[in-house]
Amino acid sequence: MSQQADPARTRDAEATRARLLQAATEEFAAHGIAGARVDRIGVRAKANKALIYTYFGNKEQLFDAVMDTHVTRVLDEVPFTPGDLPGYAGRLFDFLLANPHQLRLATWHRLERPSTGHEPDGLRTSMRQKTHAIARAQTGGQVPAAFTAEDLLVFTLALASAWMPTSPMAAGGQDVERHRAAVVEAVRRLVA
Amino acid sequence: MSQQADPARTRDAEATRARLLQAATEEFAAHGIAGARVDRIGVRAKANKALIYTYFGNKEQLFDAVMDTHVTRVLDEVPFTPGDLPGYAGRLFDFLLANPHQLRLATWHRLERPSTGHEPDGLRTSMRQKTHAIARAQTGGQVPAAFTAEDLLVFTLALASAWMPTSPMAAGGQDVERHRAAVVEAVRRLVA
DNA sequence: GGTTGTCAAATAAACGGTTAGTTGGTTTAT
DNA sequence: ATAAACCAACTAACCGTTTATTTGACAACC
Repeated sequence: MSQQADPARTRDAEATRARLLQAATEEFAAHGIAGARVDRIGVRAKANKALIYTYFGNKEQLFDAVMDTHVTRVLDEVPFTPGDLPGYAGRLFDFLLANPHQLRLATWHRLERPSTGHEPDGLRTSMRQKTHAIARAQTGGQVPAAFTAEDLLVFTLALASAWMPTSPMAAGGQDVERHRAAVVEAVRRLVA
Repeated sequence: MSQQADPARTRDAEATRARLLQAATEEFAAHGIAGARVDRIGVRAKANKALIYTYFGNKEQLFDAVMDTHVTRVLDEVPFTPGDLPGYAGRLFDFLLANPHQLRLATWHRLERPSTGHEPDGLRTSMRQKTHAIARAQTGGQVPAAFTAEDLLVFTLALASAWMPTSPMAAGGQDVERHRAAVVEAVRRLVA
């Protein structure tokens, strides 16, 4: 009984920072930058909202930190296979379905941070790399050259997210398997 | 000379309403609901902001009015041809390029008005009609049945907007013709 | 082993500016 | 004259950010 009864009440800057980041992720995914409330983030993280300013600077920088942390995960967790774009589309479909925050955050970012020039770490780089990888697969004969590498990448991303809940058509949620199969087949036809 | 000297200063409720609606369209397209400022809308429309409340009720209802007025235009101005989905995709591409507000407004709507249940007039209806039209074209043999009618509609919309400025990949703006052709070809492969 | 100094972590409270919405009166067309 | 269109000024609430202060961990020292 000497130390402390509640380990959650222990002082730990890194843990608090992480809790704030997680709470901010949910808040921003739900309401965007303009709609997010700093108070709610503090409450959700069980931390004082002033810590947001000591750890992240301000609301916008907190959003940027969220983007860097969470959106970049897509790039790492979904292996890219330039020679098998249909397979990639399927894996991306699965990932977006399992991580519904990602697509919303990315969409908020596109809408609310156009001019600032701040891109999540490595996103532009990753796009370029993927484009080049496809182009190489095309010159190697693995992938047909009916479309440019850029077109193929953009269309694959568009198709993989076409059936997501954030999309114009609200998916019922029960035809997921059928939708996934349709997405894969659609991309297959692009590289047929 | 009795009537009025300055047509701009004439009192015309309908014209004022229209100006407010136009100003609101630009403001909402740029900043969304949470980020939009009622004062700015008033200034831009050269009208007193109190008129917003007499004519539209409140900020959210003004947004709904904007959606009803502008987004529904897509449904009317872009003729739908279930037997020629590639052509429809091309026309939709042109329309979205010429009316950049539309896609942004639609995106804001999806992100910010999920629960309210308010759908722009006739959007859901139009989707259903288009789906049925495609299904009919399929049973008639005009369109292959490799995909469901819903899949075809969703993919066509996704591909037509894949290269828009709002999309993950920022289009340079100079390859528009090539991108358009690629979109049409991609949809052609879905119904090949 | 207990006391004390020190610094980071955490907090409560407020500040200053902003914003959606209102009111009460003035102008204008008919 | 009357009703509708319009406007300047106001209000009450909200919200991002800062400040002053407290709390806890840990090590140096006796």
